[in-house]
Amino acid sequence: MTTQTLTRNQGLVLDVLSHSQSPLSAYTILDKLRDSGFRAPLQVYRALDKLLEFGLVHRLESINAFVACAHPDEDCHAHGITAFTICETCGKVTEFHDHVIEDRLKGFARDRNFKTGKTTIEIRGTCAGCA
Amino acid sequence: MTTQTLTRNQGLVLDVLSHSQSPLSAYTILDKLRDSGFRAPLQVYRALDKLLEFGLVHRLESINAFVACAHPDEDCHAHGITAFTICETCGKVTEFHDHVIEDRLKGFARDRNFKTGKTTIEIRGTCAGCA
DNA sequence: CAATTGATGTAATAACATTACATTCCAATT
DNA sequence: AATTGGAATGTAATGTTATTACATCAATTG
Ligand SMILES: [Zn+2]
Ligand SMILES: [Zn+2]
Ligand SMILES: [Zn+2]
Ligand SMILES: [Zn+2]
Repeated sequence: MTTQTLTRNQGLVLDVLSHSQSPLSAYTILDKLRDSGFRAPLQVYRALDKLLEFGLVHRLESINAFVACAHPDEDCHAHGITAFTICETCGKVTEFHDHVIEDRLKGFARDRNFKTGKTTIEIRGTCAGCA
Repeated sequence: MTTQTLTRNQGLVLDVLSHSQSPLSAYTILDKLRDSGFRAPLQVYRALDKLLEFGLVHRLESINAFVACAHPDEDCHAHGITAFTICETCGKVTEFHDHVIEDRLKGFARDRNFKTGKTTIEIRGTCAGCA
């Protein structure tokens, strides 16, 4: 887990995500970075690919959006499966790890000789503040 | 949980999904139903919406595709969270329910006063046959 | 019959993501 | 200093997934 130096584009994208209260789509990020010189979706997607690889950003599959990792210093994606709650009202995302769930999923896969790649766990609903 | 009569379009879409060995995108379904008179994406999406509502079809969020429920007679979506393994090589999907996982997720949500809506659990990887 | 409701047909558009290709940057090696 | 090779970037075009808008049709019901 070496400290990773980000390129300008990667830094800009991460900065936008880090300052957002809710997940952002790639195109929303693009719009926010037009003034910084971004012109095309690919600039965003390329930066996101790297940030995902570095474990600094998560992709929320169920809403086609991206969020900055809440624990960027802990090499989050190396600590097993990350699960999320996503408030459909305010967009608030909470990130958590649960070893019991992880063991159950790994066990199920192992029992069937299924080689696990990326696992998605996302709970959509309403957060305490929005209830 | 009354027996549901499907409309013509709903029946056609379900039939295509039921006979497929792997998940299908809405546009793939559309292509397969051109000969049956389908002309526009909305015809597929509308049928899918209903089939999802009836619990006869599942949407795989991580691959933007749809699959027929493996247990259509058991009112699948009423029996808690459905989890999936998805083979990225052959497309094979396995559907399972795990009460331990479900209890953990429900517990996490309850502890935070998060009102749970739909929950997604999807494991992408390689199935035994493709390893 | 009139009114309501759910389903359908069609076109247009929006939203999300990738391919292709040319160029630039930068560090390592000669 | 010049060369070179890999990573990153810029840009345009295209591909894929999903929704909005509006007109029409069919079954139900009071
Ligand atoms: Zn994280
Ligand atoms: Zn909220
Ligand atoms: Zn099912
Ligand atoms: Zn397979």
